[in-house]
This record gives sequence, C-alpha cells and structure tokens, in this order.
Amino acid sequence: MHTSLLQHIQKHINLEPSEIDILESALSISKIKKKELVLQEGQVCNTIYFIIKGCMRQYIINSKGAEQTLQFGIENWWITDYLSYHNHIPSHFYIQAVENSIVVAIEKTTLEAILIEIPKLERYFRIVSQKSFGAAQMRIKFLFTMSAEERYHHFNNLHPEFVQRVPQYMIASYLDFSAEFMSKIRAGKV
Amino acid sequence: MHTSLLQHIQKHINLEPSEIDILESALSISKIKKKELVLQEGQVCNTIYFIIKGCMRQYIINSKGAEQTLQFGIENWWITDYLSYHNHIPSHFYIQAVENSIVVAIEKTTLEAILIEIPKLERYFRIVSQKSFGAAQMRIKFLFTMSAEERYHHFNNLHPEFVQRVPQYMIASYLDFSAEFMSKIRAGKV
DNA sequence: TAAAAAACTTGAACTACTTCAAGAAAAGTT
DNA sequence: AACTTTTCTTGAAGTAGTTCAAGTTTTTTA
Repeated sequence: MHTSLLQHIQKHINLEPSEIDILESALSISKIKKKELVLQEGQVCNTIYFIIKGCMRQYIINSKGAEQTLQFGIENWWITDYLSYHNHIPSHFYIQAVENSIVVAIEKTTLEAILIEIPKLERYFRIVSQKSFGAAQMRIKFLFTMSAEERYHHFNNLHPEFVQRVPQYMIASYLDFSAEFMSKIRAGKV
Repeated sequence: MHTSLLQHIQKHINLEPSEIDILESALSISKIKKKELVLQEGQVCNTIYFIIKGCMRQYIINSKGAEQTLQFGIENWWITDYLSYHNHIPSHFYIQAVENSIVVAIEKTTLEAILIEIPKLERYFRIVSQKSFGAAQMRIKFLFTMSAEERYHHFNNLHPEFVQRVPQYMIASYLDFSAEFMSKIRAGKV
C-alpha cells in the first residue's frame, strides 16, 4: 500500500507501529484505467475507494440518456456509494476513473475486519465522513444561491488545476448546466 | 435524557449498562421554541443536536434576502454544521426550530469527552454520518434529474406527513423552486 | 373575538437557462 | 501522418422556471 493513505489517517488519529503493520498487510493498491467503471447502476456497492493518484467520478445517466457528474474524487479522497454500501441496496450511480488512477480498494468484509482489529479507525472514518457531509451541504448551498456563471467562476477560482484536468462537459454537468452554456460563459458570451 | 437517542444508538451498536449510565448523566434535553435560532450565520458551531421531538431546519439567507432551506431534521435526526464544527470556522448557515422542539444538545467538549469514555460511539457516529452523506448525494441526484413538479410529487409521496407539518414556502425552497410556483403545481396550473 | 401577522394564490411579464444542429478543434489511435 | 473519436463552440429558437404585485386565506396573538 502507498503511504498516502497512512498519512491521511494519521492526520486524524495516531497509529501504533503494530496497527500500521495490520493495515499494510490487509490493504493493497490497484490500478484503474481511464474510463473503467468500478460501480454501475443497479449493482450493490461493496467497496470503498481511496484515491492515491488520479481522478474518479460518480455520475448518473439521466432520463435523456446524458451523463451527469455528481461528485469528483481526487488524491486523498474517498469515493463510494454509502447508501448502497450500508443498506445493501442497488446503487443509483456509476463510479468511473476519469484518469488512469491508483486506488486503495477496500472490500466491505475487509474493512469490517480491520475496524474490529483497529477500533481507532472508526474515529478516522467518522471525522472524514462528517467533513464530507459538511462539504455536500456547502455544495447544495452553492447550487441554490449562485447563477451558472457564478458557479463556474467560483469553482474555477477554488480548483483551477482541476478545471485543466477534466473535460469541460463533466464540470458543466457537475455544476448543473449544459456543456454549451459553459462554452458561452468561457467565451464571455453571456 | 429521553430514551429515543439511546434507542437510536442501540440500533447500531450495543451499549453496556455502565455506558448507558455515562450517557444518561452527561446528556440532558432542552426545549427550543418555534422560530428560535440555535445557530446563526457567522457563528462557529460548537453543538450538535439530536431531535427527540419536533422539527428543525438549516437555512441560508440568499443575496436577495430570502430564506432558503437546505436541510430539515425531524425525530431521530442529527442536525449541525459539521464544517463549522470541525474546522472552527464561521458557519454559513442558520439552524432554527420550525416547531416547538425537544432536542439533546451536545457541546463539542462534552462530546469529545464522551467519545473518549465510550469509544464505541465513534462507530455509531461514523455509520450515521456516512448514511447522511449518502442521503445528501441522493438529494443532489434528485435536484439534478427531476423537474420542479417531479421533485414536489416525489417528496410528497416520500414524506406525506411532513408536507402537512411545515409551511409550503419552506418546502418550496428546500426543493429549489419558488413558493409561487409550488402553489401552481398544487393547483395543477402547470 | 378582533386585529395583526404569516402563509398561500393568481396572472402577466420576463429571463436564465436548455435544446438542437452543425461545424471546428483537439486528442487518441493505427 | 492519416484517420477516428472525443471534446468544444456558435447561433437560433424554445421553455421551465422566476419575479412582481395584489388579493385571499389561515394562523397567531392580545
């Protein structure tokens, strides 16, 4: 396993050397090719992914057959469908690699075993998921209060590198407007 | 403390009698009058609230001075601003009682102490917040894929009691359309 | 139980966005 | 280097919603 997950965990809790050993032996990295899907709509989600390198996204296919990105994940983010994961119900989402990516993929059974061996990790996941929930609430705030153009500029200011990395149409759908409209915003034609 | 919080916790983890004692003595209930604010924009949020009875909401005031509800909480829900709570930063939100409510209000210092005494509770909060995050993602999905009318009918089917309980204009803003438009949807004039 | 405040309704005018269609540019593949 | 696929751009026409203003109904308060 790459050290970045350990570092991320140790930002929030202290691990003993023995606990690090347990993690090292239980977890491994995997590579995911650009465009590869790790979850599809209708499947039950049994895995959580920590992104070591690259970029993933969670998206849906709407009633018109178009993809809409709900969530991006980059280095040091977790990505999964928690509702499907916890309730054993079919997922509404696709999870896909936007770039060739390196992740730590943890199966539910593995994670449950690790959490029993290292109960301290419950705290880590608690804090991380509370912060994610907080971020989701801010996201809803921005969707509610800003115009399309404001959302674009705000996102562009906050994550300029990111806008370079992924196709514009994915960002447009993440910000909830059409790719065509994004093009016009960028050209100043609005 | 009312038993409903204990029951909610014990849906997810098993508590020893001694642990229940600790909780009982550390926590107490408080009453919040309708329209009373427990958090205002600009304040740092240092408390999490478990709703025993009643209804709370998290809202913002937008650039036009109008309130927009981001989140409702009813019986057996937690409500707080996790981003402000964790990062000690001023909140973007107001949290207010929609009805006269009874809550367990837990200060950050109290909660941290309890979590050290009963580490098992980390698991409870981890699971609850992961599920909340999953629900927030579904919420974004619905906002993205459904028309205003679809969102109204969907919400009305899912939570019919709830629509009776709170003013329509709050539900309209939660579903991200105007109170006037909601009136037209209900009258079938759209 | 009257008065005041809060919540809901209605229609008309407006607008921030979408959709469509077609072409251009950029990136990926052999 | 040529071909294919993917991504981005542009304008014209359409529409799902908003905003405003005024009136009505319901709920709360004194």
